[in-house]
Amino acid sequence: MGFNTTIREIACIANVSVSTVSKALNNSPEISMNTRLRIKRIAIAQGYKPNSTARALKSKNTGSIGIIVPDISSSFFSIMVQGIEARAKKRGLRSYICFSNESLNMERKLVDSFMNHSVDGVIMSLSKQTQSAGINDHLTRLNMHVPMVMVDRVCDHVECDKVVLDDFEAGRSALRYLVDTGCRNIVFLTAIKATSVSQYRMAGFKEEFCCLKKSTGFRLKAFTIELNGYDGFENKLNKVLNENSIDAIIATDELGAIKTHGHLQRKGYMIPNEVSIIGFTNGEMSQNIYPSLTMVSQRAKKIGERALDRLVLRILNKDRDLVPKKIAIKHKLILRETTRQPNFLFDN
Amino acid sequence: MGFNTTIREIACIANVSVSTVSKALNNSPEISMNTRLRIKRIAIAQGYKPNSTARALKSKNTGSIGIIVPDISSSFFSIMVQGIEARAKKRGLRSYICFSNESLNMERKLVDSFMNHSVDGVIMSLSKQTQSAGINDHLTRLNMHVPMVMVDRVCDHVECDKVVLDDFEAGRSALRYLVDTGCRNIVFLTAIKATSVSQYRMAGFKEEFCCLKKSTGFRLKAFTIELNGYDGFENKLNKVLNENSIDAIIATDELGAIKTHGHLQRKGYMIPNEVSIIGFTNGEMSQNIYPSLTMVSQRAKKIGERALDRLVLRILNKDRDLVPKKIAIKHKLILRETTRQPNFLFDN
DNA sequence: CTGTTAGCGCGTTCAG
DNA sequence: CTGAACGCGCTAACAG
Repeated sequence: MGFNTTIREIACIANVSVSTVSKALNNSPEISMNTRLRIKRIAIAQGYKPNSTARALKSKNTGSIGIIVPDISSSFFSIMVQGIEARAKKRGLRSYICFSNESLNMERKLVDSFMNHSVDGVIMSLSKQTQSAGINDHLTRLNMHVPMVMVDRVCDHVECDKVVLDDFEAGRSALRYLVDTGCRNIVFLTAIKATSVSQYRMAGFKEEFCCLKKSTGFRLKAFTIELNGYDGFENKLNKVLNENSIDAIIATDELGAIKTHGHLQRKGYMIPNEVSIIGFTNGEMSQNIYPSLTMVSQRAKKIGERALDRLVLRILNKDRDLVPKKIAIKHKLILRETTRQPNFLFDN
Repeated sequence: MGFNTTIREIACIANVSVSTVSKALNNSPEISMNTRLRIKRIAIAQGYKPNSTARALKSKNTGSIGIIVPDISSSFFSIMVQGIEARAKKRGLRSYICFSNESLNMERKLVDSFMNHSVDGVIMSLSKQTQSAGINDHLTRLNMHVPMVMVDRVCDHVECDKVVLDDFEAGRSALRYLVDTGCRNIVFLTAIKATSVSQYRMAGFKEEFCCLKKSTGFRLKAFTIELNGYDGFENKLNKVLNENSIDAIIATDELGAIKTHGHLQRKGYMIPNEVSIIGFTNGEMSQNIYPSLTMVSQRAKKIGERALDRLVLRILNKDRDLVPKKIAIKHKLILRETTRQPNFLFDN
């Protein structure tokens, strides 16, 4: 068994030229069926595997894409990445997956490493640090070098394709549902305040708050807890809970939602009767804890798939004009046990 | 700005030969400091990026590794993969990360796709289907073609490096701790019964059960619930709970542990006073739910890092003799709120 | 110190 | 139908 068998060795054995082998293996009609079969047989016998690097060099496309995400500890990114990878695989693309660990510096390095013709395209979601600093020169540069699609955490100042959740609308829906189920004093809690998604969701929340206040005439109150990470999470939450008669919490991120859930349980609040919770999350965990978590599904898989499709489109349309597009995926509100039923409305 | 600038164009502009440019950019002392600087300046001005594919073809190593895992929905694999990737990055290696989705067929395809000289090495964890079918021909083949390290879910019949948790010992510890804290009727629950890890953990559990029964003289009872997935999870669990006075449950996988936790809460069991839980898991979720989950840490990050180190060693020692080794990482029992304190012993 | 040449493994003209 | 020759972009002998 030869392991690094090349096309040349096969040619040698078959007593034909290199190019004949190449053509035969690629089913070129130029080669007679007989020799084609003969050569293939030899190739298999020798355990021949075409060298993908050589192919890439020749064909000018690597058959690989790069994926840069902050991390995959949260189920959103983990599912999204799996969605991208699965779809990419189907299209014959391999995925380099990298993590910025929410660091701008690391993100820069990764972006750099994708500019040396090693991938056909890049899908990326920005780090917290990048978003809070509002820095984008590396992104602009990358965008000039290789087709790219931004997902979820995007930056408006770079002209590339983007696939996101309709975060603004999702923020509105979440609040609306809580109000519909009788909640009046509602906390909007984010531990990722620097991110674009958090900001859009909060904007939607506020917008809807104003609308509802006017249209319903209810005595609504809104509170916000904005954090960058989980330091002092419990304290901040406690403070708001103690000083106000909170009856609902919206948490913009998965871990925040779970932490809120755990905290309320520990403090003995009745969920959802005393306090309702809606989380932004995709995970299986949230449906298995008790009481199960009502959530805004972030459609992670869908977002990943759409991003890949768009990237492929752009890769194929290499030099053509294809106007950059921002695609918004519709959120879904998945009702579970941490919220009340809409008919609660009638009691109010 | 030229984007696909090659070394040749630079040579052209600088009025030197191609090899001079190559040497200059690689800081060869053969080239005078002057021309070196001059050439570098031009390279930067032209936005030159070395073509990594060409380099790979020339140098015979791709600078990439392949990672095959069942999925990254569970925090174990997600953390492990991040551990591998981070370490690989530090060593200048890129990571192709692929998911078998627990399917043998997919795993086969992925293995195949890594045999065409596209990676310098592979780290993989087997799919459930592969393990339950006991199939390993594709693994043997891969192992002959490219350096490989198996992690967590490994197969004894393939002679390659392996990095695992000391699952057997972990199974013993979990049981011992429960007995130490007064539990007597203990369920060993696995939803991944086909995997090697589950089997080792159960073997440890049983071994320790026998030992303890003899040495302590307690009236101990052990039960096992063995599933392949989560179909009928609640029913099976309920049945065992109803028919026996269970006071502890060990769950071998993260989702199983969370599901058990949620189920007991829903049924109104007092945790840990009526029933204790120990889960095998790494996740942040488990420490944020209430009551927080006592768990055997699977040292995911550590396992990933050790696997990468070993792989690099093997890649460098290409043709030398390096005896395949099975490395077992010591588990850690992390005590939280779903188990009682050891001093409970004195009440019994 | 610099240039010429060859070749990594493959695909693709263009002749025969 | 088959083969010789060239080039992808880069590195490394070997000359000069």
